Amino acid sequence: MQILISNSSKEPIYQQIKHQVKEKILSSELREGDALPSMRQLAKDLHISVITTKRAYEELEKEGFIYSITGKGSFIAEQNPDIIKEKKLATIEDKLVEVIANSKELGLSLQDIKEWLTILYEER
Amino acid sequence: MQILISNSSKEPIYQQIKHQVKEKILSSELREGDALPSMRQLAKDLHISVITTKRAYEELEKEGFIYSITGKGSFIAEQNPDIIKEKKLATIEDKLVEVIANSKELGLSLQDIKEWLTILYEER
DNA sequence: TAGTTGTGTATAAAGTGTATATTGTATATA
DNA sequence: TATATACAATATACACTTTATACACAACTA
Repeated sequence: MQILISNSSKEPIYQQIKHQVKEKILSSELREGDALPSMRQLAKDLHISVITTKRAYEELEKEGFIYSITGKGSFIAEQNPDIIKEKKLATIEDKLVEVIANSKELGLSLQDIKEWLTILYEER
Repeated sequence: MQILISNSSKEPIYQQIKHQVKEKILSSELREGDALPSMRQLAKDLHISVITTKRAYEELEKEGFIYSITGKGSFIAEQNPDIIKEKKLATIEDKLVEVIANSKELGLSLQDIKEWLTILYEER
């Protein structure tokens, strides 16, 4: 269970944690019932406050990814396959949006991206 | 981190701030990742409005000298344009690779991704 | 069973940057 | 001179991230 954060990222710490946990769930690296690092332990490891880890876990819980039990810890919740599929589609879209934003910054055209995509697609 | 302003100068305050920050970057007194005084703190020290410090920092950010993160502060950015460009290209490639992996898993074809990409591209 | 340690939880606060509407001050132009 | 225009600087209120500290519940251990 490895979570890393970047201080220079514009993304808030609690979001970075959320995203990484979600990724691991969607990629099946984390499965139902698996334990997450405790809020305290994670806070210690990342040198941040418990409250920040709590915020991340709390929101993950509200979104149905995990559940927390006082005195015990936090765990991966049961995942509905249909919903998982939807979320995977959503993450693809998110990534495409990021690609587009970054590409426009660098002046890459839609055609450029498509060509690059094709090359990478055929390589793998 | 010392910034001084002169009220008798004809140069606007926000320009004086900008120039001094740039000087310190060019002279290596400020390096990548170093924290600048927060907009509020600097405003307090110089007895000026936050809005003026914001304007200075905002323009420095647009020019690529610094970056600001809500809740954290403002920091010196990576200065070498070539390296920055390389990094951006690398992140685009990373995202595309992820998109491809996720798409294959869900059974999306190259053509599917391209169409999706086109729609998103034109939306933004 | 009492104590200790490890969990999550709750409240309140301090620190960031951001946005909108306004005021002052030059400068140009009719 | 009078009016318009542009720009610097502001006050005030907002939104967001992160934190410190103390409390409450669960499990382990002597």
